[in-house]
Amino acid sequence: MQDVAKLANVSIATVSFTVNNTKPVSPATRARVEAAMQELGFRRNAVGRALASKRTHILALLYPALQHRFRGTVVDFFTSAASTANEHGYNLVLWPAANDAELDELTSTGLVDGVLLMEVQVEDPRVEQLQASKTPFALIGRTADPSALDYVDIDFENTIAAAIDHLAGLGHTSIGLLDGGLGRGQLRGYGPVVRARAAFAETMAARGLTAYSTSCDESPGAGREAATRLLDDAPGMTGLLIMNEHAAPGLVSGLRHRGISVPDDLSVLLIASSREMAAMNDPELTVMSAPSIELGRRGVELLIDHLNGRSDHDRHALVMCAFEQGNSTAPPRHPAA
Amino acid sequence: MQDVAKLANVSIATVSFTVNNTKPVSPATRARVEAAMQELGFRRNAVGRALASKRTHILALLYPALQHRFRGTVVDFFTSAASTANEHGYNLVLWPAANDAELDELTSTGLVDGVLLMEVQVEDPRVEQLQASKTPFALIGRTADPSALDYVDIDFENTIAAAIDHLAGLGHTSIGLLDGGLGRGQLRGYGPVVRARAAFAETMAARGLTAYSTSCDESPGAGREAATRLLDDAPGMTGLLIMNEHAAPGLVSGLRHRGISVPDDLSVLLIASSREMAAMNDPELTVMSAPSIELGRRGVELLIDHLNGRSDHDRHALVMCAFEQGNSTAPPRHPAA
DNA sequence: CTGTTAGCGCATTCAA
DNA sequence: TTGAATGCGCTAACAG
Repeated sequence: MQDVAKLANVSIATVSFTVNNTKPVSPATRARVEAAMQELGFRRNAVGRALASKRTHILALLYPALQHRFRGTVVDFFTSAASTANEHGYNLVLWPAANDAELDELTSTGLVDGVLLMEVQVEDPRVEQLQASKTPFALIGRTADPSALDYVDIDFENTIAAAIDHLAGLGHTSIGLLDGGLGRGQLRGYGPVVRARAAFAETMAARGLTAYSTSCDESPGAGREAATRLLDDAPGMTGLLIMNEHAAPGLVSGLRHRGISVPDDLSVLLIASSREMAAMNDPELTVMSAPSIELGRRGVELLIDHLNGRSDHDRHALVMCAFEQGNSTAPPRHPAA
Repeated sequence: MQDVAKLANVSIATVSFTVNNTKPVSPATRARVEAAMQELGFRRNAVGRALASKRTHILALLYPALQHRFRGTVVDFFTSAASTANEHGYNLVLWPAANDAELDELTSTGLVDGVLLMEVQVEDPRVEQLQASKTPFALIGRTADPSALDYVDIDFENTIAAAIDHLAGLGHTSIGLLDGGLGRGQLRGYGPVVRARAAFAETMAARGLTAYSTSCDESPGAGREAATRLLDDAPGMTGLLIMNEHAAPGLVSGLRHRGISVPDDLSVLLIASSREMAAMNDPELTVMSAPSIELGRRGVELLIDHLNGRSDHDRHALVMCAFEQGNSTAPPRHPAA
């Protein structure tokens, strides 16, 4: 910066002013400074700026380490959040936190301006820690009562309702929900499952439909077992929502091995997954695809707005999954009278 | 830090020494300093340290934006690299670079100490840019001639050979390879495909086996089409290597729809994927699973060693995929005489 | 073994 | 509209 200033015959302060548009600079000197910067290939040093301005322009994507491995659909979060951050002049650092110490380091070393919290549980201790630390943060997901927090999340309520309506519209009256379970240990109370179950029960009751609900681990093997269990426990069921993209292929092939045809004998609708994952099944599943990319983007933007003191935006965003027709949903073989 | 120094009755420098173990400190004063740090909950500011030491302890994971979306197996890279970095006191920032400007910013703003380069092509312009910029970097993957570079990669040569030997050992003599294609545009010359093809051709020739090679896009739909094509073009083939985890489910179900049974009529071996992806198929595929986690870890460690001037380690690491038996490989129905 | 001191590269206040 | 000077929090000589 010294060099630029010298070459442009201005002070180092003026260079700073023109770079940051922080004070009026006459067109003439601005031109000289910019020319000098060009010539020297100048890029202002990020660390110096961070120290002086107390803003690193680094955001952390905080996710729980040691827990379930990330599903196919989740990568999109990572990359979309990173890209959005870049577009706004920020950087995104991956922050795997397995324990309090790592969370402590996150908030107290001054490395990051803000935090994006993923895989939020209904009761999430990390939220309180972040609040106590005064670190600005936004959630991708929601706690039980998130009204005072900034968050973006899938609109499970409306997504589930739309899913049910799709099947009900085809004539199904007995519909099941297979989810990935509430988890154990630290992952207990995983928000999406909690909300999906509640929405399912409520909507089914409101529509006067027969509901069946169960869960299995997030693996094809568990899905295969679930197929058997479902056929035994809910014989009259003709429609099934699956919110467990990893179990889906096992479920579908398990059904096939039991002589059950999808969609002729059972309509299957995958929830909160992606078209790609749906296409890995045979038949290709109809899917409500998760807005991963949009959530990543909006989460970052929400956080950045917060950092800039712009809280005029809505602090809460719920985004529905998008319906994508596949070959796994059809009217039931014996429509209800 | 001032506060800590005051509380411990030492100079600020002494605090720095004990924190960094950079100079001998007497046990007594060390104890006092540590006590003071405890009491004040002191964590040294990352930005101050970075500015003074010219080391940010931030690494960038550089990946091509705008290109193919990341496959299931790739997330493990991200998280494993991030975790490893953390263990060594580093942070990992996601760096999606779609153009030269973003690469320029990476190398010239002083934000990162080193770069991990993913999705390397055989001829990769980014490598030259990084070299020109004097930024330390390591590759996950390899260019055509990587001898002068630090890299970790899958050992495609031995993996392919092991895969062929598995099938040959079962009695197969006519074996195909289905890969994801060399790609177009910027992704042209994607290393894994180039190397796998070469290794396949070479090993098949060395074993005196009949080889057939083709490719299709990375999608289940393309896999379904490929099934038909394969049956028409290579009717005598009894074994197939698939290095295209996204097409595999379509391939397998396509075969089923054509009345071809796996493994009875055709043995299928998935390459450089994961057990999880293999399990999404029916039958569950035998797989050579990619060492994604290890590659992420070793890539980071290689880079950090480099940063610390420890180049005594091997600068090159090739890791084989691990064989995991599934239900998709068996002796051919009509073993060769 | 410990203290003093000079920057690291930049943003920003205060004068001019 | 511009310049001079101060300091962000810490590391690393250099002295002692």
